[in-house]
Amino acid sequence: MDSPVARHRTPNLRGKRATALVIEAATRLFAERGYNGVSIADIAAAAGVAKPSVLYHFDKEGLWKACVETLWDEVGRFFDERWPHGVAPSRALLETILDLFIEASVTYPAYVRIPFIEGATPSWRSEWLVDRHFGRHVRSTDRVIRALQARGVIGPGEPAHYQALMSSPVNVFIAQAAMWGRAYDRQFDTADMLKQQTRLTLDLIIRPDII
Amino acid sequence: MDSPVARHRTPNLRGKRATALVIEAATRLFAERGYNGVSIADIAAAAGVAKPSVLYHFDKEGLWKACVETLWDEVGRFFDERWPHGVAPSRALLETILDLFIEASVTYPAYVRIPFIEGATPSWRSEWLVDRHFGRHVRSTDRVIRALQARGVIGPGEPAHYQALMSSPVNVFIAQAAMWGRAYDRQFDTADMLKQQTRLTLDLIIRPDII
DNA sequence: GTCTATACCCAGATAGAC
DNA sequence: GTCTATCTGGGTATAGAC
Repeated sequence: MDSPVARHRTPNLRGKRATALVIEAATRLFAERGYNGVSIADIAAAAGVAKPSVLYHFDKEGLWKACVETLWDEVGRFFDERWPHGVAPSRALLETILDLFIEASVTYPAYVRIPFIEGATPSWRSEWLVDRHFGRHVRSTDRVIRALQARGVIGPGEPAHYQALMSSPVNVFIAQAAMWGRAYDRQFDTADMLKQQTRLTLDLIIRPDII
Repeated sequence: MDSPVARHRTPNLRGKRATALVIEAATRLFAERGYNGVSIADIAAAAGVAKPSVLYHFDKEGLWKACVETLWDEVGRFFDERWPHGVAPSRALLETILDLFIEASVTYPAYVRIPFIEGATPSWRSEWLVDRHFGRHVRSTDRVIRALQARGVIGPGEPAHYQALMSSPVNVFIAQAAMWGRAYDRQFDTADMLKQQTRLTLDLIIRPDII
C-alpha cells in the first residue's frame, strides 16, 4: 500500500454533484459550530473531497451564503406546502402556525441554529441574515400577532414581546439544547419537549376566554 | 518622529494593575464577539498594552476563564447584597427575583451574553460554563419554580419550560438585541424594553387568581 | 513586568498536473 | 473538476533586551 504508482482515487461522484455534497456537509457543520468554528478542511473531510475541490466552487463566505440560501429555499417550500392560507385569525390559526414552526425546526435544526449562532454577534453574517431573511420573517410574524390582538385572541402589548416569548421554545430547546441538557442531565432537543413547551406558551398567551 | 533614540513609551500603569486592565477589556470583547471572534492583539490594543504583556499573565484559554470568574464574582456580590433571603414563595418574590435579574443583566450584559454565545456551540467553554456556573444557577432556579408551583403562584408543568419562558427577555433583548434591532429598526437592549417584557412574562405565567 | 522581534502553526486560497 | 503541492496571512505563543 501507499505505492507511488497506483495512486489515483475516488475521482468524484457518489451519484450527487460535488457541490451538493459540499453544501450538505457545510450546512450541518456551520449549524453545529458556527462560521468561525468550521474550517474548509473540516468541510472537505465531511464531504469526502479535497480542500481545493471545495474552494474551486466557493470561497468560504460564498459557501456559507450558498448554504443559507439552499436551506431557506428548502424550508420555504416546506412552509408553502403547509401554510394555512386564508384562515381567519384565531386560536386555531396560532396553534397551527406554531406547530408548523416546531415541525420545521425539528426537521431542519440548522434553520434555527444558524440565525441563533450568527445573530448573537455582530458580523457581515448577522447583517446579511437580517436583511435577506430574518427581517422579513420577523415583520410578517408581527402582522400575524397584530391581527390576533385585533381579534382578542391574545392580549395587548407590543408584538415584539410576544415574539420573544414564542421564540423561547426553539431558542432554548434547539439552539441551546446541549447546555441545558448538560445542566439538567437530560435531553431537551426532542419533538416532545418542544411540543410541551409550545403548548404551555400557547396556553399562557392565549386569553382564557377565547376558544 | 520615529527617531530610533527616544523610543521608550508609556511603561505601564494608569492607576490599575495591567492584569485588571486586560481582564476588563477582554471581558467586554469576549462578550461582544465571542471567544473565537477576539484575538490577543485586539485585547492588547483595547487594554493599551503590548501583545506579549497580555500573554505574560495568561494564555488565551486562561484569560477567558479569568474573565468569567472575575465577572461572576462581581455579579455574585451584586446578588448577595440584594437577594430577598427568607421570603416565602409568592408573586412578590418572583417579581423581585426577576427584577433583580434584569437589573443585573443591564448592569453586566456580559453576564448574559457570554453564556449565550458560548452555549450555542459545543466546546470546552460551554462545558466549563455549565459545570462551574450555569448548571448550579439553573438547578437553583428550578427549586424556586417548584416552590412557587407548590404555593399555586404559577401553574403546573415542568419547571424547565417556565425557565425557558423567563429567559426569553434577556435572550432576545440583550443577547440578540442587535439582530432584532436591525429587523425592527428600533433599539431593544434598553432597561425599559426589558421591564416591559418581564412584566408581560410575569402577568402571563402568574395565575390570575393569585395576588 | 513590559517591551521589540520573531518563531511557528493553521487557516484560506492558488498553481499546475491530470 | 479534482487532485497534490505550495503560498501567504493572521493567529497564539516565545526569546531576550530593558
